[in-house]
Amino acid sequence: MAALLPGGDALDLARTLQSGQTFRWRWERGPGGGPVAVGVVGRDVFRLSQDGRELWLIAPDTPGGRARLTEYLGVSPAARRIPSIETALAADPVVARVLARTRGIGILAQDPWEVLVSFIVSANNNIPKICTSIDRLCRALGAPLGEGAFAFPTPDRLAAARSRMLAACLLGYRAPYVRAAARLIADGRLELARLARMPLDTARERLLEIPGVGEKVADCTLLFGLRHTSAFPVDVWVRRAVERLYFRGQPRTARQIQEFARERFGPLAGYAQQHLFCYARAHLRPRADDAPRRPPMRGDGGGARRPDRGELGGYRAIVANA
DNA sequence: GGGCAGGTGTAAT
DNA sequence: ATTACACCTGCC
Repeated sequence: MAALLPGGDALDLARTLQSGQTFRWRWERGPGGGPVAVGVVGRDVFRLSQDGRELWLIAPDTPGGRARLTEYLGVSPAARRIPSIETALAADPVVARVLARTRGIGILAQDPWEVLVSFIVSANNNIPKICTSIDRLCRALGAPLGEGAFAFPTPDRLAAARSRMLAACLLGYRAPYVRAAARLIADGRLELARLARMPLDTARERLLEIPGVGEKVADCTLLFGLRHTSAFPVDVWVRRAVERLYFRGQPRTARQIQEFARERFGPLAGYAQQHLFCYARAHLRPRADDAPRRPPMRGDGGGARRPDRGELGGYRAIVANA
């Protein structure tokens, strides 16, 4: 039997798991032929499905499993409901239109250690390879959980891993970063759990001291692992979305984008980021005249700058809200 | 095959 | 403070 998860109807499982915050979920065919999401959270191997809106926990269907999954998905009664978040975000006309394509994305309550490592690995990398690397790390250094599943490696295990092994996990030049981070945690020089209770900017400073952690990785760790919902990671997709949807395609620095997000979305900035990110990935293809910011080449003929009415119909952002 | 991929560290303005 | 460049490695 499977358990119906109360409150799961507002969550879009596929969108949430594919929204770039986690790299450890896979899709399988269930007995009935429908898609089943399989993922490891802590020491649980969860199997979930969502037909229409109803969200089902297939396994492990135990009281403890239900409680842990509910917490992880952010659909516990204590959590702020997704509908109220989306209603608040829709006060912004741009996000209101984005939401039509992204509704139901939640922010998972992941283990900050796993998030930290995952996003160190994500730097200058592509998603299929990130998933492969994380999977190999778990197989090589994580506790076996049965069904061919493995827990995420502890800081101790990762801190003691041989370079040869990390290379076999395809970490490349990031291997020393990952191991240095592991040692910080293993030695007790850094306690991630404490960062969740610190002010955003203070916690961010701490994370930036970790090798391999820049602003983007720090913000992802804050948002996806440490419950800092006002964090606003700026990657290439979010940059593209903000520049095109709010600034008529004009370049902005990461700092400007973050300042904008903080002003406009406050404690919901992290959720806004998720929606903008997913919208950009699905609907805002790269264009010759954005991000790369290479100097124009000779003979470029003055480069056709498009007028850019805005992908969403020409809404002009009011930068500072009234 | 060469460039790119959810950036970061480092050196040089 | 800002800018340029290299970087493991699999994939398109």
